Amino acid sequence: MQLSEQELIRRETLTELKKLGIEPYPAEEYEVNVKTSDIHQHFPEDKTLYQDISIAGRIMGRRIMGAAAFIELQDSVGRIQLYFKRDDICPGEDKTMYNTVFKRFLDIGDIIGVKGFVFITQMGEITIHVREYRLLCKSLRPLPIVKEKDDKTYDAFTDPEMRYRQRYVDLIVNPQVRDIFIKRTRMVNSMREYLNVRGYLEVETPILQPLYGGAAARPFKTHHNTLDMTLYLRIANELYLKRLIVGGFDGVYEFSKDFRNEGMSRFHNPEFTQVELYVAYKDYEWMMNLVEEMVEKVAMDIHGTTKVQVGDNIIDFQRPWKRFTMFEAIEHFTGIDISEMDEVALRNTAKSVHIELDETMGKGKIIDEIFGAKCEALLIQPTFITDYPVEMSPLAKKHRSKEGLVERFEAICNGKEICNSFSELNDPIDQRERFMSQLELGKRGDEESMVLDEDFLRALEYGMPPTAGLGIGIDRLAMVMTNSPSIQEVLFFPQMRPEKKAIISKDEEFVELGIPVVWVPILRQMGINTIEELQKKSAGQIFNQLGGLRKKNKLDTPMPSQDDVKHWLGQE
RNA sequence: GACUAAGUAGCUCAGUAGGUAGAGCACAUCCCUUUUAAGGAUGGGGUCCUGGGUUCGAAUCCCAGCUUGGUCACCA
Repeated sequence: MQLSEQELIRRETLTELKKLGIEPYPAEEYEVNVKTSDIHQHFPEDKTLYQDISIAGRIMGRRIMGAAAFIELQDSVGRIQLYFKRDDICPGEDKTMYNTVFKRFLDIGDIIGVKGFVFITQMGEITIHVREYRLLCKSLRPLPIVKEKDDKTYDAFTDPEMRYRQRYVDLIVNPQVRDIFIKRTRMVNSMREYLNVRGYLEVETPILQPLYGGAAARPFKTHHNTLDMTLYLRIANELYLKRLIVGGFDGVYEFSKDFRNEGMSRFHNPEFTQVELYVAYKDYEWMMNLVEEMVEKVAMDIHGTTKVQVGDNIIDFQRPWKRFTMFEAIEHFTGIDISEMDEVALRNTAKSVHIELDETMGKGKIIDEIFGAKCEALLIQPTFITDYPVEMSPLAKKHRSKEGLVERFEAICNGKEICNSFSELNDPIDQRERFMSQLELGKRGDEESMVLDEDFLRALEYGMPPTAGLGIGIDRLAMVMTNSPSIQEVLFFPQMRPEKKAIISKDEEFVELGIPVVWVPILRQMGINTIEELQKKSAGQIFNQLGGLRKKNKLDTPMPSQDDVKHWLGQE
């Protein structure tokens, strides 16, 4: 691998440190007895505090002025300034630890531990006066340098490709990124706490499933060698959680990583997280109240208020949320009442509002299309949409009073679905029929239709109590709660195309061809990194370029002859 | 998958009637004992994403590809 000048210098520094007997990667524990945030919080009130502290972190900035220097130290919660004074670090005659090790061998990115006391500089900055320091880890790669003044950021590290591929760098230099992930975890903790207080049992169900079910999506497929069988990564865990309700639990939930082998976008990652919850003897009306209450609590726990800024909108999660049936929502946004329409009328209606349909779409699908095109994006404040067409919901119970509909709701917020819930279908005969009609869709080429799960049907035949089920998209909710415009911002390691690795031949391989070592870097300078690339060139071209670069680099080495070059290329 | 924008130094970015590649930060060597996106002096650092083409000459124009972003499609 080609190292940049700065990387080479840091590797040399490493060698120099070892020569001085300084271990750049020490093994022993470094005692840390305070965090930067503690000092910033308590020192201003009581100046007698923190007079003998030990703290560790990463060097994020250096300002060196002769015999004194200031360092920006960053730990897991923030930053603090360090003050180094030569005669404090090196009280005796030997000033190596300051002049050489500190000033020359420490870089931005290195991790150090320091002991000292806190004071306030003339500029009013809370600062640690360092009495002694210890190198804890030498960093070999230069970090992007982000600077700030008066809330203005200079040279921000923003390239999305690098931020996502090298999330560790993103986390080091962009503190707001760390905040997003802390909020995400607090969000999950808040929900878990809510569910635990109510006595629901957190469970784990298989990720590797012999049949994929519980949603309509294409799966990832894999293979188990010993059993010699196909397994799928789950697209949902719904059918397993319902089996547990059959087994007698009153309420079960799981934060579940699910996998869908489909397109990627600002809102879709191949693996994503949902929490699914099933509660026996409840229905979807009851579940709506739970969702309102839980999400309101989440907003309060994260922000201390129910109002959350998302893009240009302020979204208020305070209960109660607006509720629309799907028909009401469509009428509200289009002025058209479709509740009594047959398929022909629906088709004409869709056409009149410029929605493209294809022939395979049935009544339910057309209604869903109209809703998706005309309503969803306009629902900014949290809103429940209820009573969906039965065709779209093969696992939901038929509506108690409305023909052709199911007892299902989604919560829409900022124009996107954040949860999906229904009164679960527990009639095994009806469930089998629904699966059968899904199979029909599959035969017609719908790759996302559901497959028949005989074991699940067997469980339903033993009897599942009336149950309310819920799925909340954790990533989507995290996007809303952290005001993040894309799902990649709320996933530590979003899926990316593989990084292409430059293939580079080793120096020795060039030398083996008879090329003197001094010329190898020159060849690399010409853009030739592999033997293959070299052998594609013509000897004359190489010879000419060598001459040019020899002059440019002011090399004393005598030029090889054109025959030598031919020999290197094996072109004799 | 379609359309579109971008890809230049470690980082952020300039750079057209095609004509020797620039700045700030970072880095190196100095100066400076409480500074703060420190300052000053000097210096090093670039297959201008890759491959073709046009041209005497391409970072720049054309074509193809790669990667990333955006929009749409797909994702009930």
